[in-house]
Amino acid sequence: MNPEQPKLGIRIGDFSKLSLVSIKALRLYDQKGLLKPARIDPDTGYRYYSASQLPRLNRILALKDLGFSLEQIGQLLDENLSIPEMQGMLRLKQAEVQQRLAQEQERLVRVEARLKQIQQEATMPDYDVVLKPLQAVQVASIREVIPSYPAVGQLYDELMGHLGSQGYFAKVAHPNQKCMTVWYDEGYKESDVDAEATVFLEAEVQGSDRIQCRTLPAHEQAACLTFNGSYNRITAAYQHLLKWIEDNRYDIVGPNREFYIIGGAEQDNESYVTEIQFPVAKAA
Amino acid sequence: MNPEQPKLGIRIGDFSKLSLVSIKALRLYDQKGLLKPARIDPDTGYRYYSASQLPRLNRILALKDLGFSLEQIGQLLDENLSIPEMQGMLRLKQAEVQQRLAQEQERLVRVEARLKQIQQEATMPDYDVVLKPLQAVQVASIREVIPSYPAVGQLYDELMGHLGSQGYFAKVAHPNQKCMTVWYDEGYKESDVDAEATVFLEAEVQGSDRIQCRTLPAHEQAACLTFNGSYNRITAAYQHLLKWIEDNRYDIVGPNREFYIIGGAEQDNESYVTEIQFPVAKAA
DNA sequence: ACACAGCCTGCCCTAAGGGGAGAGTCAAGG
DNA sequence: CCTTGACTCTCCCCTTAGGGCAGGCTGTGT
Repeated sequence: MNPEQPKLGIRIGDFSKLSLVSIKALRLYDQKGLLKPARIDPDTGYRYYSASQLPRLNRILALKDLGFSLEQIGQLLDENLSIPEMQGMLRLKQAEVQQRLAQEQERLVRVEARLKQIQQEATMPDYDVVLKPLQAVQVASIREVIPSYPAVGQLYDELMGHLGSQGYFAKVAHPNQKCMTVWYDEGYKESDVDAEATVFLEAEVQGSDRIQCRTLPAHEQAACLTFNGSYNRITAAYQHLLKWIEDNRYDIVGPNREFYIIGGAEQDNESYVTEIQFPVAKAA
Repeated sequence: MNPEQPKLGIRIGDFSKLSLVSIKALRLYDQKGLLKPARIDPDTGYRYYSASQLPRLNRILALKDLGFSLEQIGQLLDENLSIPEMQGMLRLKQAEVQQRLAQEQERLVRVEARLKQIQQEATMPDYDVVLKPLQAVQVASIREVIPSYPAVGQLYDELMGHLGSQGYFAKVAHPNQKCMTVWYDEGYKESDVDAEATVFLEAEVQGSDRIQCRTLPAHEQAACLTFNGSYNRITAAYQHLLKWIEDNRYDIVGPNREFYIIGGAEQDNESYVTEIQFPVAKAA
């Protein structure tokens, strides 16, 4: 049993081996003020540590293990820190870890859903679903039960005609009209589809008996799929999106929408780009 | 419904609003080759995107959401990537996420244990526990049932006497003898303590009938507490460490050790530094 | 013509160190 | 006493996925 002559102290390499902390880390803790060596030779700059500094270093490691940053550890080590403050930081950290835990859990579900899907289809998927928030938006709209999906085009014709007769297109210089259809039915229907054709408004305009101006509500989360191709092939995109929502255990919490990023009256124009949006919430 | 005149394309700001991806991120994806704009004006350097690039951008976002790095996404987007490769990366990612999940779970337990402890003691704890691996080490040792804990000192006397008589201290120039006691009893005992006094060997030495040379086994994980103070006060450190092990739901899987970093024969020397090590494994 | 909004590149910043260069230092052997 | 090899020092650049800003063009509306 020997007392490691304390005149010199422990050199950084030995202290590193003793504590299993890298030399680089020790130097960083010195620089950040978390653990100053017991003595620094003023001539050579050599750091000399003392064994009695090991408890403090271990406290640093323990706090790091709890997920605190070095800066936070600096505060936590400052001794004149009250118990309630300490508790507060711990509870904050607890909430943070719980949240990360939930995120990783969700991520795992998504990875597994993707694996499952690739296994079933045996091919790289054609579409990708992203979650994003939907903003509220001012629109002019007509809602009606129409005989079939493509018939929504006639609603847009009526809508545009009305806007033109109201002098709307004169007010908004560049006619950058963005359109979105809201589908109110749940599930696929062959006929009698409850649809709402909407145009984003950039200026005030008068409604009519059939045309109203209103605000499409915002949604915190929507599962969205952007589809490049003709409307004839959009059903597959719908199926994919619905399967994703199910596999990832979300619930649909509102009518879905079609946002025509590039769109028009043709049915088979492959250059069209449409975003399908389903408002969702994480299933309980 | 309008076709966003395709001659120019969509400027980066509009594309950013459309996709809810920041301009900085879009420029980064361009630079990293993940999403090159449809056209770049050679005179001005302006980036012009096309709506049909949204699906690719969404794929990038979806993969990012699964936890892939931009570099990995670059590989995953490279199209000439076989299905099995894709599956392999996904399964790797799955394992990675599962591991992080387990880590966060453990961290949560540790944070909660610390909260509980601070609540019970109503004070900043005096000791900190760290987990670390223990290396195997060559030692000379005596094991014996001794009347009480302090009596281990006599074993060390005998051990050192033997090493001296074998000419060991002449061989190892600087007498940096590190000592460690292994306690084989489970729980605290008033008397008849099964103890092994060991000295780390730095050279070959002969054993005897009472003294053997052997290897202390390595352990993957040990809960360790470094204690600065006299042996008289070490019991509190033991209690703390054992409580930590219980609260953090570990099992003790081997005899505990005392490593005398700074130590000696005195009982009440406050400058001693001792590390208590309990080999542990995560409880099932 | 002018103003203002939008876009460009380039530089510095993040957390916790890792890697390496170039120079100085320590202890032991010859 | 000198040398050698192992240690140590500081300084600089690197990592992720962008954020923030400066200075200088560019596009559009009035």
